[in-house]
Amino acid sequence: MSPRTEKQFEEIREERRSQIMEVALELFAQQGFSNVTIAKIAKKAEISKGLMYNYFESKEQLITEIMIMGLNEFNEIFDPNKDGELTHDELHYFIDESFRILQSRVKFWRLYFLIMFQPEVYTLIEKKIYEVLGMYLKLTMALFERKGLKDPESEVRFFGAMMDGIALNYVLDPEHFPFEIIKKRMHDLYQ
Amino acid sequence: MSPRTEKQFEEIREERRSQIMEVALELFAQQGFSNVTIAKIAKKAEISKGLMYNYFESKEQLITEIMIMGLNEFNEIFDPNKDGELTHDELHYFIDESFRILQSRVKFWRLYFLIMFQPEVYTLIEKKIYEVLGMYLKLTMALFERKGLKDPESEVRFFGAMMDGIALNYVLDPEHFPFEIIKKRMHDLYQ
Amino acid sequence: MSPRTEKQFEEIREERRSQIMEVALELFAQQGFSNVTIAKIAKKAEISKGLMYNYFESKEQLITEIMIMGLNEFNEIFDPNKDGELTHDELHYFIDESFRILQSRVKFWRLYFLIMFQPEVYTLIEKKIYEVLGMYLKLTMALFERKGLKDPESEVRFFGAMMDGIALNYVLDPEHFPFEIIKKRMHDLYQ
Amino acid sequence: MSPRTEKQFEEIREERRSQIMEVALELFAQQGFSNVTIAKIAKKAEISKGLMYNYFESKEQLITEIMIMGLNEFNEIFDPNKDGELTHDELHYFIDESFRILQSRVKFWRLYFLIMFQPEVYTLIEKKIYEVLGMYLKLTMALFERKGLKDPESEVRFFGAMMDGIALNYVLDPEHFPFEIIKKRMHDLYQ
DNA sequence: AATGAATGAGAATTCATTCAT
DNA sequence: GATGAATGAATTCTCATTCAT
Repeated sequence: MSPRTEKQFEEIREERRSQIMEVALELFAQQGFSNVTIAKIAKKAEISKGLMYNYFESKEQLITEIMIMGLNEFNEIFDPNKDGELTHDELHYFIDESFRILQSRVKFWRLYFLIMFQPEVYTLIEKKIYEVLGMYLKLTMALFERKGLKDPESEVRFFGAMMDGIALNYVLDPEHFPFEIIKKRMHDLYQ
Repeated sequence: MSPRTEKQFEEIREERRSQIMEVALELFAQQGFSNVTIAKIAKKAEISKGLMYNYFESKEQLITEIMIMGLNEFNEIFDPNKDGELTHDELHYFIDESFRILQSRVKFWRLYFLIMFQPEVYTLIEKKIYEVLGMYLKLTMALFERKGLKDPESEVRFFGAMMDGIALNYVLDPEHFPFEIIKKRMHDLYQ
Repeated sequence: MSPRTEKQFEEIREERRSQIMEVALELFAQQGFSNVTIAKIAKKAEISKGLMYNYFESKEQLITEIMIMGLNEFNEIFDPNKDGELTHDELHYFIDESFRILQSRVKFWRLYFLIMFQPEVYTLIEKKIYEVLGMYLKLTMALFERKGLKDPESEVRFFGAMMDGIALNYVLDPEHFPFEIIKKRMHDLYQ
Repeated sequence: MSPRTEKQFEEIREERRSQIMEVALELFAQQGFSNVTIAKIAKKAEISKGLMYNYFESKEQLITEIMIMGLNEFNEIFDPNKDGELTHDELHYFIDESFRILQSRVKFWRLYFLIMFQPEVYTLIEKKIYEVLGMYLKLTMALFERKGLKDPESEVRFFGAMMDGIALNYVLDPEHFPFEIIKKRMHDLYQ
């Protein structure tokens, strides 16, 4: 029989990678990073332990990839036309979409926040995070300046702090968090 | 020489416990809970591994005590007369004191936050945190109700989220955080 | 196009086998037998892992073949007419040719020696080596007896030991080894 | 009860280290470096696997220590008064003692040679070996010069090559090697 | 109270080999 | 012939905790 084509191999690989990441994500969310062993992931994904290493160099690399995937989701909604300028409407779009993203996969984002603060993991994506946050701050400050706010730098810090705090509180206790109301509060603050 | 009194022994014991906790806090924050071995802590605290277990039943109990110690500092400034009612002045006192506490030992609180979000650790103190936060929410909501705010529950969640976000952003980058301005912002919001 | 003849296939096959053996030799020598994986060999030989097993039954068989190939080169120059008797001239021919063989591919022989002394490898070809060496000893001893040497058995051992030591020292540091002088020394000892 | 004194701990450690090295040596000799697992060593030494790592950082470090121990044995008999000059008598003392050392623990030296040529191991002690050999060559050449030999450099290379070859042949097949006779041969060559 | 040797269960990782395609 | 995904047993190494002294 003829061997599989390169494309077929590629498809198998992509398929398996997603499958592993999905399973790993769920386990990490339920049990915490260091309580999840490769063996557990492999078992749940119904593959052998060895195969894990065909797709991810290590447990750390696996979590790193998951983390970066998450960062990218926010990148897509900030300054969505990527013209390097944040408009008033884009700010409100960002607020809306941020809330939507969080809400769509609370469990994921809960894990995401929890993991992000683990030194081992944080170190791995620190650089990427600084890059992204720096860009957010810069563009948002430019907007606040154009809006004529008195102290745009402090204002942007305050905005960032609030968004962080809200995200954190929401994902840690989504049942009781008055999501819609607080979203409106945020919109109102920057009308 | 007269033998040490029981009280002196007790003091030495307490001294050692604090010393161990301090060392452990720093290591946990730098390297992550599960990457810090008992051996590392013992070495840095200049005692033997075995002796560690004379002071703390287990690694888990050690981290739990550290985390609870931190929680207690905030407990002391919330409703300081412990009469089960939060007044307007007590709210502003809490805001002030919270900021003061953070500022007084930024390094400690940065470590504290970094540790708290490690899933293994968070799990251990989750219950205690819910208890404490629940109490904060309840008393603050009662105040907001008395003040006649429209949606006191949401308002209190928003307040909590902001305080968290601010604390987080401050300790992670104290140099650039517009501390005083944002403190004033918070006071103003609840005049 | 006419299909390839069986002979052509055979040639291609042999070609590939040599190529794999060459690559494997270098890797084994550089990194040690057990640190070289089939995957590494396959990658360097630019074929797939699976195909390796089409040419060699196992990793062990691969190394065994390489080692035997080397042994055979010396077999060809010892008692070249294969009449089971070593003459005076044939001894000197062997000395000359041994030196020539070593010199012609110093790099190969350095690798060869390095590999041969790896216990895992040595074990595999131990038997074969005994066979070959036994034959060398026997024929050389017969010559020394005919020459009337006093203690031919010891003499032949001494001869073998010197040849080994020289080969080893030469291939490990060919730049500084006084090749010609020592070759002459050997000839002179057995005039 | 009072804890063990530092000296007691030191004794336990030394005792155990020797015990492990001895057992490891024997196993390595019988089965070859990479066929001996930590588990095997631990079992034979009647300790737990974990304890191995209390005494040796890794399997590699264990073998390295054994190797260096061996090198040191030869260092002690070469230029024994360590005055930086090799006399005629010291050369013959070295020949005698080298043979005695090899003979005293053939099994050890067999292993020693076999292991020394493993790239992983060789790398670890390469530097040390160069140092030692360089010193041997230098002092021996000085002696040959004083003796008035024509080409002392080649002569010393020849001497080294013979010693190597003899050692190798002897340890690989001690039963059949005409030890005494060849020792005498060596002495005679340098009268 | 104090020490650090000792345990043992379990973790991540490796790799020769097989096999469906 | 040819590919590389898949397996699983084996291996090294880690570490919280116990314990004799």
